[in-house]
Amino acid sequence: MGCQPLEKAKPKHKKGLWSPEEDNKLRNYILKHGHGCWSSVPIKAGLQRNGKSCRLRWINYLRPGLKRGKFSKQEEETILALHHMLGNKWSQISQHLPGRTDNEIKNYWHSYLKKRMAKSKEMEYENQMKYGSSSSDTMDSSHSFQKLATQGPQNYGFNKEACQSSLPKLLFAEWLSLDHVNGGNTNSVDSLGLRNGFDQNSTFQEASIHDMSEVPFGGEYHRCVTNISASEMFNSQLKYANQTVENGFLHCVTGVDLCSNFSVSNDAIMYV
DNA sequence: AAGCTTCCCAACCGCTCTACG
DNA sequence: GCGTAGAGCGGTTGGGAAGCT
Repeated sequence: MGCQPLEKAKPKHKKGLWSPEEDNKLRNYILKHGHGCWSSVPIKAGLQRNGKSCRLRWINYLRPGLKRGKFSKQEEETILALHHMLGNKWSQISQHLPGRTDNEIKNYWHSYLKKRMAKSKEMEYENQMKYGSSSSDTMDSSHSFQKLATQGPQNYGFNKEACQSSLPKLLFAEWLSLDHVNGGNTNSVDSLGLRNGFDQNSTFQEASIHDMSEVPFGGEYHRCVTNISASEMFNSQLKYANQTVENGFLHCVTGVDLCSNFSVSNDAIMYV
């Protein structure tokens, strides 16, 4: 906040799809100056959009490090698991899927996973009708997630809070792909003003990206987080629930050796 | 090939939360 | 404490692409 509107007169805001020129204007402006106050971005960048629209466009489409294309099996399972834990908290779910936006996950859920869930429930219902039993032996994975959720997360050391805090908000190892913006210039970080933490209004997360981009294992951690299956997530949380909190940091121990050297706080990842 | 339906995704809308004066 | 403005989030919609008849 503390952001003064540049002018009172309300210009007519353009709506609808963004043109490549608009994208360029917005991208160039933000890469150069940072977004700062979103409401002033369109004015300063010479766009006839509102700040909200610019923010959305940047977050969902222009931001470096975004993954495009199909969701992997692991991502799918992660979404299913987290959705059971968190419900429709798309932004929280997206924090655990680096490079994916809440909007993308939400769309994916509505177009695919929702149906999949419905189908599996239907099959389960049919099985129940067939065998007149609700034996847990016949439970599919989605049902076991449900069980996990209904039994109470505290039993598993994987509650919502832990879920939110045990992983960094969003990890852009792919931030390095800024190269595609800067023509492979390895000094791109500096050219973006990241040396000073991107911009003074940037979030910690954005600042931490810089740190991570300098460490070669940033990508390894990313893989560690995204490539474990949902069941591994649960198991690991179970296995190491007793040793998670230490000095305010959570040790990222997922059972994957790669991760054992990391320590994770709310927003930061550290090598220990 | 044309018309229709379904699906997917980008973007908008409205609400809540938070910071500031 | 209250009002205001900006940021962020989740739900919804509209348009284009893909698939089907």
